[in-house]
Amino acid sequence: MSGPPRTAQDVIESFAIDRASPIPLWFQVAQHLEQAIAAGDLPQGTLLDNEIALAQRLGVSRPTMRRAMEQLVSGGLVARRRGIGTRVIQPKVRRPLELTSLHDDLSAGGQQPSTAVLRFETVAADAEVAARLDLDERAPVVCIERLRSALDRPIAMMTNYLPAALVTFEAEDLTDTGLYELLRRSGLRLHSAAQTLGARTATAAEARRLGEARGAALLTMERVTTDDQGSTVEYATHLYAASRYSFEINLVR
Amino acid sequence: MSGPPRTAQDVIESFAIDRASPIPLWFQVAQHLEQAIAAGDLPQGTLLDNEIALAQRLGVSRPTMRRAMEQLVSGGLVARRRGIGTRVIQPKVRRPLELTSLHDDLSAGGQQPSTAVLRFETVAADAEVAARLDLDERAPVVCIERLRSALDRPIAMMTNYLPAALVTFEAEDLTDTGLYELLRRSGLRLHSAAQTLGARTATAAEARRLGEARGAALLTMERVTTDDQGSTVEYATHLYAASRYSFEINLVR
DNA sequence: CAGTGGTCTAGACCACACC
DNA sequence: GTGTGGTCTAGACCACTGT
Repeated sequence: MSGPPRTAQDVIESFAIDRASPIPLWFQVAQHLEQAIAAGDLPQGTLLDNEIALAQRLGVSRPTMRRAMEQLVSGGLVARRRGIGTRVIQPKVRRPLELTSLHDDLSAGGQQPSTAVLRFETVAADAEVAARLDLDERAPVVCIERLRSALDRPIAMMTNYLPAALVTFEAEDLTDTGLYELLRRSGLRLHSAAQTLGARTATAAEARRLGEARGAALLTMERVTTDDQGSTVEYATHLYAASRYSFEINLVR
Repeated sequence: MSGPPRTAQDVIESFAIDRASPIPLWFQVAQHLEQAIAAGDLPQGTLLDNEIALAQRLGVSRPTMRRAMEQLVSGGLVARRRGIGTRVIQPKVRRPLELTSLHDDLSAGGQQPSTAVLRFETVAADAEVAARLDLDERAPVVCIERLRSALDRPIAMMTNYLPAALVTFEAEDLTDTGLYELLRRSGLRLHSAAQTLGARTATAAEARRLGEARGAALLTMERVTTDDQGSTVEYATHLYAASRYSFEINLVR
């Protein structure tokens, strides 16, 4: 049922660009190109036309076309070389991952995560939490403790502190939805997260809770997350059963 | 000894832009701004002039000024809001970190790393290595095993596989210089690294080598690194003594 | 040499925030 | 309203690559 082979020119000319849309033109162009590469319409190794020709073909200016290309380069989908041209490279199954949370990770992996909220209350920040969140001591913060399970086995103990003003949701929302997703829904735009990943052996109590043997290896994670306005949004300390969870991280540049 | 307080305008007008330099103008502008923020000449909370005024003041066009600003935004140094302006935010000591290696990490931390090269030889890729490096089986690869110490105590066992064609250095070079640095010197531009971080307890042999107790927690890291042309450059499996090393990672966006 | 991406310019119009 | 950043255009020159 596959149609006749299409040239790269044909594929690109078929892109539908909507100038009335609030989505920037360069982003629409980039999206179409990413999709065409992912779908195999622009196979690995394809040498694209030069910027000017592509821009004309799509009816946009060269800077707009360039902006779209820069997006693809930073995503590792094409390689550009001066004097040579732009070539499609391996559409590797690199996970795009950047700022995600465990819930997102597990959902994407089809692991059907479930979450038990063990604690959800507003408290006064102690010295440590205040320092991490860049707040005054005794400022109101919400402390959240959750036990995350996958396939009905516990996999992580998670403690999070957030400035009370940011918590526009309730404990029940956390059973179905990840914390990051809830923050995004309230209009927060996350910018960066500084994480420290380490390991240690489990105490008896931790092993019991996570269903691991005593002395089992645990992954530890400490994280401070910042929004695009430079405000600190979250301080988290998590504990993972290392036998059943590992972090996948993609660093770019 | 500090001079009279300078206004943001004064600070910015003092930037020296070199139009003859091969360094792009927008990058020069961004560097000057980053430095001024780091030095406290543009303190946290400063509201900068609008783009057009700044561009005029520095003698560049508005798109060039914008490119510099975008650099600062992605670095988390300023926040921009439409209709409001551009404000300097916390010059937090976020490590810029991106693609670094353990050697760089330790050097930056003043830990005086030393490295013993245990193995450095060209072998035929087995199925696993070939798959990770995207090579044919039995293709020539260089296998490197190193023991990295800090302050004279072993801290990591590192195994790396590289396509033989990329190895333009010798075993001795690795005692003084990190692997990533050597690759960069040979003209390689690294683009992304997919890492998996996990943990497990040490075997007797591993514990002995790393100077840890039997059953101690180890951090494990597996990594595939790619250059800006989409070629796979390195496959690594590392083992860290978790009692003395943890990963610090900055995720952006 | 001709062709490519890399950089820069001088304008324009728009969406949004505050008064 | 006015002022801000966000987007887009049409052109120009340069540096690098391969012939």
